[in-house]
Amino acid sequence: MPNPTTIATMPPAAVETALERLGRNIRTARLRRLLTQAQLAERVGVSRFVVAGVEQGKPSTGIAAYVGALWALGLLEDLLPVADPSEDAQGMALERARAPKRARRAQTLDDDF
Amino acid sequence: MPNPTTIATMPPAAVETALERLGRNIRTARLRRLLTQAQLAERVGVSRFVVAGVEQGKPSTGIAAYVGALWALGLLEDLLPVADPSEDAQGMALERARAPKRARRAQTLDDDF
DNA sequence: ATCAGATGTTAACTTCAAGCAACATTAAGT
DNA sequence: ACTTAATGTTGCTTGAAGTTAACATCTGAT
Repeated sequence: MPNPTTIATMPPAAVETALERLGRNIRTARLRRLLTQAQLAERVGVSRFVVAGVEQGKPSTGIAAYVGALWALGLLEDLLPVADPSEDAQGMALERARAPKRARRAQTLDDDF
Repeated sequence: MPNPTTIATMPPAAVETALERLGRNIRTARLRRLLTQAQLAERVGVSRFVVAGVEQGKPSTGIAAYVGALWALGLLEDLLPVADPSEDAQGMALERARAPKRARRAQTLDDDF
């Protein structure tokens, strides 16, 4: 990332933890399948170092490596419910009043989440 | 990704679809919260172009941007069940016989998934 | 204890992701 | 219709991600 002011270098703690957890989960799934990092890397189409980064939850690694790993492990379906609009209770509540197709009145809103 | 032989440039169709879906979901969540791409970008700590890329499901974008967006939208918890070992039925079944801490006998295994 | 393979580490190099700026386009609000 | 703001697009620049290779270390099996 060109500019050193990025989330990838200093992510919020919550993001960092979530990534580490995801990486550990992927590692566990790989080991259970008796795959080496190199073998998983080959199936994903990256070098083994990228897989190592994924398992460490490296924030700057492209999402394709993560999703590719899930795909190679047969866990891609786990991604479908993420941010699923029909499960976003908070968002649905907000939409009940107005139905914007494009964000508007941007500066005068204060969603406190 | 330096070497043009990457999953980010030519991802499997399933990966591509999953990413596009994830991006659309994030976009929907943002619009429901009446946030502009620029505003979400500011909260995440990236430029608005990165957020645009996330909403398009750009494979080469760092995962931190995706997870950061989920975080800024209050949807980070959706990531916890992904590849959760306790939900990995396939992996648990495999583990029932052997419990390897490190991948072994790598070349003589043929998990067909 | 020894051996073999998996994983971690480092270094040099190449390529693209992300930042930024300017302009075009689209859509909401009045 | 007009105005204003949000989003899409393009080109440039720069820094970091990813690749390869060689070596170190750790782990599990015999």
